[in-house]
Amino acid sequence: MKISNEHISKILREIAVYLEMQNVPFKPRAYEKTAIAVADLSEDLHALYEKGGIKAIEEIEGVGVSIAEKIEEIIKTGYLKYYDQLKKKTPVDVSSLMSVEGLGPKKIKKLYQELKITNVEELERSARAGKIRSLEGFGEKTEENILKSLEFLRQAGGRFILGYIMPDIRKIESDLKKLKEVKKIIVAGSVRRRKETIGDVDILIVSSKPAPVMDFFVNMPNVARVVTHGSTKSAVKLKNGLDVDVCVVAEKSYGAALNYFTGSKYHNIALREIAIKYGFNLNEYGLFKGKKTITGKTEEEIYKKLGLDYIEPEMRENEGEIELSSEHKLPKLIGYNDLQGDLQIQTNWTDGSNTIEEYAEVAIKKGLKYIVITDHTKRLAMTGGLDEKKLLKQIAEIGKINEKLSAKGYKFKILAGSEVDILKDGTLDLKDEALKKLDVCGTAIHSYFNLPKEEQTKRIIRAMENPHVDIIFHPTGRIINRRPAYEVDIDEIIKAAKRTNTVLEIDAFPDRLDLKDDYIRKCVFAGVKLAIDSDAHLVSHMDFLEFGIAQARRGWATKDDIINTRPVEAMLKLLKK
DNA sequence: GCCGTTTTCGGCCCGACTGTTTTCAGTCG
Repeated sequence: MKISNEHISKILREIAVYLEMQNVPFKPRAYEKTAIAVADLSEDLHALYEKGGIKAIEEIEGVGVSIAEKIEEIIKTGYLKYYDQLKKKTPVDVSSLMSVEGLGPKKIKKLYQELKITNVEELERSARAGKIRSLEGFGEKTEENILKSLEFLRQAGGRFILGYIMPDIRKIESDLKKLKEVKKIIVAGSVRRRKETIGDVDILIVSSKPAPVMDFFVNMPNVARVVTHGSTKSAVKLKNGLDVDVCVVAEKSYGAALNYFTGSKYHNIALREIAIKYGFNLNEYGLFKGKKTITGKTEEEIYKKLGLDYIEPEMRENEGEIELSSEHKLPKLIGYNDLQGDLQIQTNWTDGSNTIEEYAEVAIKKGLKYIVITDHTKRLAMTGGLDEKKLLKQIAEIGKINEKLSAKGYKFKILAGSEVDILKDGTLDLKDEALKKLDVCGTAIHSYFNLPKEEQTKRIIRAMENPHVDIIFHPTGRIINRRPAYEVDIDEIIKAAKRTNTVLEIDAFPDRLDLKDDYIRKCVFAGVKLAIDSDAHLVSHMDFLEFGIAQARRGWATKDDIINTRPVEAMLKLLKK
């Protein structure tokens, strides 16, 4: 049996919880750290082990001899004796119980010892029967909170897709901003780091009169319940299930608090460890030496005092950015206003809802200089995909609209493109003679998602080898929270992209964000060019470009790595001849 | 259990809030 990285990560995470149940010091953190590292690994552990043996496993950050041996045992046998022993002592469904808000290792242990609770169903039954309130350390309130938390888990399932929830977040931000007591406000946390999905929202406020701010916040009309209501920190759950935390700080601590609440947790831990080496102490109030304040007002100052260059929030994942920063080698990330064009747009010629002209008008308003029309092709019959004849007609239509725009004095260009379907064998569903007529030829997979990895990889590489194909759209095909990526060897894809001079797309659609961040990083390191496109099916979808840029920044991409940061002629020059 | 330009042994991030407590453990971020 082949063991996935997620499976190994889950076992390691559960071991951390079990050790914490037994009050074992420090080891839990070692296991937890490794669990995260394994989950984030872009390479398959199984493959890594086959290639490099246990030595290769030990290379992973945070993995030493002992954990490497345990990972080896899981890969070889499918089991881990150490884990089984721990599980025998407390045979409970750790992962699901840990996802219940308010429950941690100690409480889970108690619930098992006293009430023999092993899973969320039994937890719910006991809570409903009022059996939990009488346990030592528990009470009526705890029992109530457990039931509420279970209810939420049932309906929301956890994480929100950033691009879809962002309008709600910005509304709360602007409502709070209107209060006269609010001097400064910023959304920190995973929202500021622009993670593709978020678990909650952390809002930071500077105010010398926090009480009215807190009162307004917990009484907002869309609040379902108040989780905590303190003098400087409050938390609510909204009716849509989103958790929002607000923290009020003094101006002098703003930078430290912003840094603290932006995270990531592991970026912060690394910063505090650096602080300790300097004899400092870093917390959410500032950077201190004993009782003396060194700084705290801005993030820039804090990084500087730690000998670091300022690190953009999108990079703060403790993935090597701190080392680069200390060597003054951080990349200059692409900016949110750097795009000049959008290279993937579907119109009402196929499954889009707006006309070519409507897209052009909105794009001009957004300040873009060009767009590429990329309707589907004939194999996608359900979308009314274009055949060679219809495509020629569309090219002629685009020419006419360009003339109209230019007559009106606009310096804006609509380019003819396509989202040509890649067939099962890697050939395309339109003839080369038609493709030749396009300004930009994009291609994508829309079928046979379940091919074996090797075949799927070959299929895409064959498409890239077509001399007319400029871009591969959404290269891994995942849809966040709905379906996983199809199996491809991303390293081979990237190698082939470099060799064939094919551009890979960062699809900005909020539930795609395909490529994901660490694949983008691989492209950047390999020198493969990328494009950020909205994949719009409606004019309003062009607003999603922002999230594509965010994703590119999370992947450490610079302006130069993204072809559509350039004027139209320069962009076209980068494509295949 | 991991790690090292202060260390191969002796450290390991830090504070707020809640609910249970009469001074604090557990959880969270």
